[in-house]
Amino acid sequence: MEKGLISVDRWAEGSQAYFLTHLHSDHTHGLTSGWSHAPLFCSPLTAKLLPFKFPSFDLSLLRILHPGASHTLTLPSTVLHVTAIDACHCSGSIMLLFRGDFGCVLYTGDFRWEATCERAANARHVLRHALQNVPVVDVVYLDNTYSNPIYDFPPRHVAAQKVMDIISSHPDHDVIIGINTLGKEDLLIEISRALQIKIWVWPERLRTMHLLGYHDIFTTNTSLTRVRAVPQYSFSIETLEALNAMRPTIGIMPSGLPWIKKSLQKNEFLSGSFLTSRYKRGKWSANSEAQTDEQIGNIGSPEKIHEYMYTVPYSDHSNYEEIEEFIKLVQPIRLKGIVASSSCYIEPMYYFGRLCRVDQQTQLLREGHKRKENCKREREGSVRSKTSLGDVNVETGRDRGKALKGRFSGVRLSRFSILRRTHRGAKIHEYNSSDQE
DNA sequence: GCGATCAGCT
DNA sequence: CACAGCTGATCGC
Repeated sequence: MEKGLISVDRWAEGSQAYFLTHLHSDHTHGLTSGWSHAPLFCSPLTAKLLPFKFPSFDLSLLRILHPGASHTLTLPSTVLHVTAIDACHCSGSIMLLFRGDFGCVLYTGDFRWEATCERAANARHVLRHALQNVPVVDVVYLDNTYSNPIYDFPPRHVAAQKVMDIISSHPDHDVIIGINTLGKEDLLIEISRALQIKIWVWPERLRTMHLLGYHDIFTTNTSLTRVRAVPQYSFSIETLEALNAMRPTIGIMPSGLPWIKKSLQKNEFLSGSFLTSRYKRGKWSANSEAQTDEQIGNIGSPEKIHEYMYTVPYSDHSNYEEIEEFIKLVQPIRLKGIVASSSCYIEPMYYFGRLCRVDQQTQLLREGHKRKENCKREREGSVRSKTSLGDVNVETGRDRGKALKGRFSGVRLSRFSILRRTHRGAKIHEYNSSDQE
């Protein structure tokens, strides 16, 4: 009988061990407070936050992976080794490097691989070190959210500087920043530090901040600060206009939304597109003052999208260049995307296959995709998601549905991904095993 | 009433 | 379209 060995960010029954890369809810669909299938492995920070998201979670099933350390797991059917590496995506996020009978698999989860970020530099060091014990990485499950050269956005510290410039140039305004339940803590801390100001957050978010170890930066007292971080869903142009009836207020959306709009045409020429044109001129640089000064008060500029509303390209996913650097470092034999949704979706081997170790399968795959490209452009986000190569069998998801109807060629898609939306994760490796514990 | 699911919206 | 994720309606228990 066939059973799964391990699952990452997937919660269907049948695996011997489960791994959670981070606590964003599109990675926890199917996970509940009543979890009882098998041990769940995650980072220390995720373990700290998880009981608040899942109140009656059986903590005896929780196992902590310390980033950088190699853990040996004895599962009912086999022994495997796993190393967690800081993914720099949000607080507690990790990548996972697995070694076992099946070979070596690196699962990035969502990740941001910034050349300039100190944390990423540390993560790079840890990854390099971990890779020294590995002859070759057979498969990388890749956060391919922006694995297309049409996506370009700056490092987060540059985007953060932009945010601070916007705030500084509105000294008499209240400032509302949209964030989600987890993530972008670094941005808020940078703002707080640079402007010497506390940041208001809503009560639950304050508890999260405290759990993360930030005790003096955030407050729930509105009278202590003019900068408030609010749930992204809770504010819009309308609420901002309402607020402005009372006192001058600007809104800032730090968003990973693609910084391209209409002109995602065939070529690389992006000028004229909504949010990209400016960025295409001189590469990203930290000195943004000239631009900012001229942008502010200039309605229709890339970052001022409304009289009171600004957007800043602050992304917790890697841009194309960063993914490229990552692949160069790891040099896997194969790549598999863990995100399959956008109309700009391109199977990662198409762009990054050239950076992989060449073997026959790789060559075949590349030929196959080139052929496909020639026939017709891969839009529609339709059939992609290679499966069942070698002895690694994968369940993968996160599709917009439409083109995908049930099962095909060994891929089993969750009902979520078929019927609705976001679902990431993979069941790595089908395995013969006696029983599950 | 509660949890799971899903449409809608941002 | 895309990020990530909430609200609220509905359904089954």
